[in-house]
Amino acid sequence: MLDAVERQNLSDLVAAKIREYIVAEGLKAGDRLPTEQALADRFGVSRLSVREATKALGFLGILEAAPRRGLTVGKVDMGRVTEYLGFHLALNDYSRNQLLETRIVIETGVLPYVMKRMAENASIYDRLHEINDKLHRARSLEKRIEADIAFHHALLESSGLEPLVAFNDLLQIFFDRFRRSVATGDWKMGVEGHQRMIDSLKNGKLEAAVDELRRHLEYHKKRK
Amino acid sequence: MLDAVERQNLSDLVAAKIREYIVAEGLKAGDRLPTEQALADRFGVSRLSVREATKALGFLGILEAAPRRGLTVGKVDMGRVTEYLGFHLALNDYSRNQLLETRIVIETGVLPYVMKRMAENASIYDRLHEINDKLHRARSLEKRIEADIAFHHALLESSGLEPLVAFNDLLQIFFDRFRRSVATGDWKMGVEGHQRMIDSLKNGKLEAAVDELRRHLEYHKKRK
DNA sequence: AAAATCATATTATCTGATAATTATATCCAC
DNA sequence: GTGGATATAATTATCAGATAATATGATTTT
Repeated sequence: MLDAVERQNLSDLVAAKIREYIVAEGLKAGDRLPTEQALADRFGVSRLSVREATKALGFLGILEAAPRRGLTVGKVDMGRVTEYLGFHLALNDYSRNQLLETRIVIETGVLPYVMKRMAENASIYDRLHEINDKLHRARSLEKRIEADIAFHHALLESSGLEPLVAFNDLLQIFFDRFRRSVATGDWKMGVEGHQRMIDSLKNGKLEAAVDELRRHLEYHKKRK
Repeated sequence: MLDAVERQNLSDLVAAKIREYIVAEGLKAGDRLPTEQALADRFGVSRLSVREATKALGFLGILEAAPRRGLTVGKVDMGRVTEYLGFHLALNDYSRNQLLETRIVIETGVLPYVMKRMAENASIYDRLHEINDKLHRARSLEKRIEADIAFHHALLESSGLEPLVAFNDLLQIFFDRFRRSVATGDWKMGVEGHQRMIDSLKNGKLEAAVDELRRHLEYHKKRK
């Protein structure tokens, strides 16, 4: 089975069980789950433990609950996670290099797929270019961060590998704090790097695009 | 007390209050919070509502709880947060190819890091070899799947990129159903592929290792 | 001083109960 | 019959109180 002994508290275990249930039943957003009591009986725990789990999942937006309507599957969007991790990460250090190397693996690894799809669909280049242009015109730190995240998100999205899009969104939350310390003058460099990269992709120069992206990301490594 | 917008869940409000508390007191990882009962009194709610809130925050790793030690501010790690992505994968039932390509990106992307660390630490090769040997000797489907997962897990772990380890574990869970349909005779092929790959890594032949791993994973693509 | 034992604070979980909310069925006017 | 008001029932939301499990800090033993 999955993880019988590893988890120590019941509510985490129940949360995992609920995930299995969702997979097994192939539930999608809006679908109903059994009632709390029914889940409690099914898992052999008290309603309270189910409740703690569904509350936690509800907090993240994964489940929704209402009297009479019962539990329904929600949309997984990262709003809640961003909100709460954002404040927390501001207080805790997390290995910068690990995050960076992870981003490098994922983003450069995805470029072959982006290039291929770009060759078939010109609008992909246009979209990336447009976002980068927005980044170029941005004047406040907040706008820049927003546009930069949007650019990398769009890059991942252009690969068509959706699981990686989700994972990258998560990484970006952790990475946020490093972005904030980018010197104002250096943003220009970033924009130019983006541009050279997508141009290389457009021209079928994969190696060059990979190098460009790696250099772009490794910029964060040098800074203290 | 706040009655401004009494529209939300109590536990959500409590979660927000706790966040405020952490910020206001400037608490950092490891610092203690008041006990559940004390928080309940402070916020004027029952202990249950506090509990639901702390559970939700605990799910993300923002809070940790233990008997006698009480509630402490936690250290968020990607592994914990990646659990959350599990629900994302559960709800969007991605195609075999998407999952496969995602694995290819991650696992091949990680090989340069594995090779580097292998050159510095011989035990990495030994460990991978040992697991692959276990796979070789396995005779039941369950044992084989277990060993195969262990091999790929160890591969990721050898890269030292923790965020990717967690994510790949998740991918493997959802990939499980495809593994089950591998023909008995084909496992031998897999073992040999593994072996050639780690040998290439040992000999510093990155390209060859990448090719080998890609071919190994793409085996799942051809099958129906 | 190190190891083993004990006491105690605190979370973990259960049971049972009541309130609040909302979907569905029922009824009433026209 | 149709539209709107109303009752009914299902289900979550919240509370209270109790017991079990467990990690920490104090105490004793070696």
